[in-house]
Amino acid sequence: MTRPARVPRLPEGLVLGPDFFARDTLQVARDLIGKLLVRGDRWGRLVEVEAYRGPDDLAAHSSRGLTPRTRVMYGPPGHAYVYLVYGMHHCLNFVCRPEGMPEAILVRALEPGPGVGRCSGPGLVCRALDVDRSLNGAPLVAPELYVLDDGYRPAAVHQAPRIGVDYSGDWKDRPWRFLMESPHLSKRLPKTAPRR
DNA sequence: GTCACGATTTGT
DNA sequence: CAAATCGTGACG
Repeated sequence: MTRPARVPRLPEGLVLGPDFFARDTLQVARDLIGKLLVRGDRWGRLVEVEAYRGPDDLAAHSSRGLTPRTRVMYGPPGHAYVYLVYGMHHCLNFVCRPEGMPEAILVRALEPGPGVGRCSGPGLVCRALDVDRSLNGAPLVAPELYVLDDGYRPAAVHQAPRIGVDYSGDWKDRPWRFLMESPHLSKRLPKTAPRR
């Protein structure tokens, strides 16, 4: 008798569509914390994301206006914006707001699902889930790449300044990094001030 | 065409 | 702290 092959069981839940991503980008970022990012038969839970609000936000790629690279950011919500940084790492974003408003959310860290490697950092997320620029502009739909609400709700969502945007003047101080407590964050939660 | 630089990661 | 490594955007 043949034993049934061990098929990877996918989590169940609701796939988040364009309506979810068309809302205010900061609200979407907050709401994304605790959701599942699914890539084929691999997944991880979103524990850290960052909001980028163009074209005013000098930390956002869209602050330079519509260019070949930022075209996807200007496109419809619920699509992937994937780019290459430092010539070697990919970064995955979710396009937010209605078409014409170039805003997006960067995926910074996941709590890895079964068999998934370390996901603490934007480049590592893409490496672990095999995300590259072939997915740039792709709609967030099953089974390729999508976000799932499995009913999990984080106890608290924290905010902190964004990482690696020191070039953006005052915009670097905006607390547009959203995260939940997790051992899988790309950077530790800002320590509470020591009592003295 | 040329050039400076980056929404990072890793090793010293 | 510094290297790796190449696409992008600015300039001309």
